Amino acid sequence: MKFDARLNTVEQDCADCPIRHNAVCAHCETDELGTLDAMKTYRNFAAGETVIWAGDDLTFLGSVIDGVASLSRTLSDGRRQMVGMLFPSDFVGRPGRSTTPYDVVAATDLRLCTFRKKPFEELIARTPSIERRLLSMTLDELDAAREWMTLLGRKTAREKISSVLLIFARRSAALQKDTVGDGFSFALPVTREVIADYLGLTIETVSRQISALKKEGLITLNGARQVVINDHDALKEQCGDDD
Amino acid sequence: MKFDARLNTVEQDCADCPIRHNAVCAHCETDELGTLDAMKTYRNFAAGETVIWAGDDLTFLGSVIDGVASLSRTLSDGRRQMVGMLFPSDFVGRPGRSTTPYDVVAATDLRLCTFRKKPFEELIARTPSIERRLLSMTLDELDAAREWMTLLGRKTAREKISSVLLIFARRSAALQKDTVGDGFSFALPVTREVIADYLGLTIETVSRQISALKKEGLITLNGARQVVINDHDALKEQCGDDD
DNA sequence: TCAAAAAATTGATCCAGATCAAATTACTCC
DNA sequence: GGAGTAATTTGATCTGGATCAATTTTTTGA
Repeated sequence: MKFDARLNTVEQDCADCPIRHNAVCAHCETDELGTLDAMKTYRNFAAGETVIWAGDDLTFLGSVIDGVASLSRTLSDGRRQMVGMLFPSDFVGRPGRSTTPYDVVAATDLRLCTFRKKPFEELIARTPSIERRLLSMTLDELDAAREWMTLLGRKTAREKISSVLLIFARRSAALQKDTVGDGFSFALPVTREVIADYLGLTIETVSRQISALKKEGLITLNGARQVVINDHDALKEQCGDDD
Repeated sequence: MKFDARLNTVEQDCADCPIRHNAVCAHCETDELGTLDAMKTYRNFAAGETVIWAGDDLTFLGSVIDGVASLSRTLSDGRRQMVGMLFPSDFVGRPGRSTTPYDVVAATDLRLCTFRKKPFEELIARTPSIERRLLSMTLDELDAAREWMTLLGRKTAREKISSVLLIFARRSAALQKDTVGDGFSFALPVTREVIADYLGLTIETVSRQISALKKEGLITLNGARQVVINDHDALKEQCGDDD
């Protein structure tokens, strides 16, 4: 499995791995597949349901199979900032830590493949290659978080919206082993409210900026959720990034 | 060494470790001290000097001994966002990666203790406990980055300034094994411009908010850099956080 | 010690995005 | 399929922080 440092974009390159939904992909790295298989449990959450509250004891680790989970922090008066989004194949939980400092919420209907924390950590301790993989993934998450900090601190609303549309498009393309180009069509996986919390904006501003991009012909909307990218290069230029 | 998840606050608890400036603190974990000692080189940078440019090949790893280093990203038109600050004992560089995606700049005069990347990585590979320590540190950095995302996305200018003042105060207190309370005095380690880049604000807004806190008596300034906290609890309440 | 440069403050004005307030459109589930 | 609800869009207005423009303070180094 290859992890693209840019904002969690993930590429599967282990298509025949029977547990490839497990982001650690232990199958390809160890001979402990039997152990992992025996340990796993599937858990389902409805959209909006909280998987783990900030500060709660962490009893399991695992990865997303279907749906989107959001990581978010809340200020004392209720203002909320999303600090991460987990897509299929992303890892949930913090190996070696007993609590999470943020809420994990099912942004859509969500299916997780989970392992009880204790035995999974023992497996990690026995298997340095998994630990190495986890370090690598955590470094990628850190890069993504820092890229996001740049977006939150310095980008305009239009740049934020353009950026997030391309991120969703890339994610969607990766899952169907496609690439994003002119005419690429995808569904926004979350509500405007979730997008607003992710970008540090209000729902209204999100809506207005999407409408503006539509009016200018860079994108087309079919309903509120289905987006067609009409001019990929132009959209990319709206992001304000170097590359 | 204990790492406080809150915004990089570090506590030394290994006072007699001869290489305790090395954040990995390999001395306490391995018998390879001789190896590490033989490998290390000291490097000095003047304030403003760039240690590593974004995208450059990474040839060394190490840790900060004296001064402050900033990690920053720049958008295509020059807008800059600081994505991290490294204080004495913090780790510089990304084990296992050949480049950094952000500039590392000496925010003040800076002294680093560095190791050539290749042999240091080989040492890591031979020493799982160091890898575990690195994973733990990276997870803490990720928490800090996510806390910072909340600040950037949702806090007001006043909340941002109050937060950063307390962070600098805690850092300063930790280095001198003191705690922050009413009457605590410390020096801001960086210019208003660096603070502005860190908080996603302009210099003028930083200055105005500091002046406002002064006028309201929460803090006192001696010159532009020396800050006295008059009312710690009141300042903490300005931060907007839960705790 | 003092001039020159750099850093910080303060003032006046502007505007992007927030806030408040309705519509309008899209789902849900009898 | 249609009522009811949730999600989204659109409009009007307001405001926090940016921008532009001087000063004032601090630091530097000759």
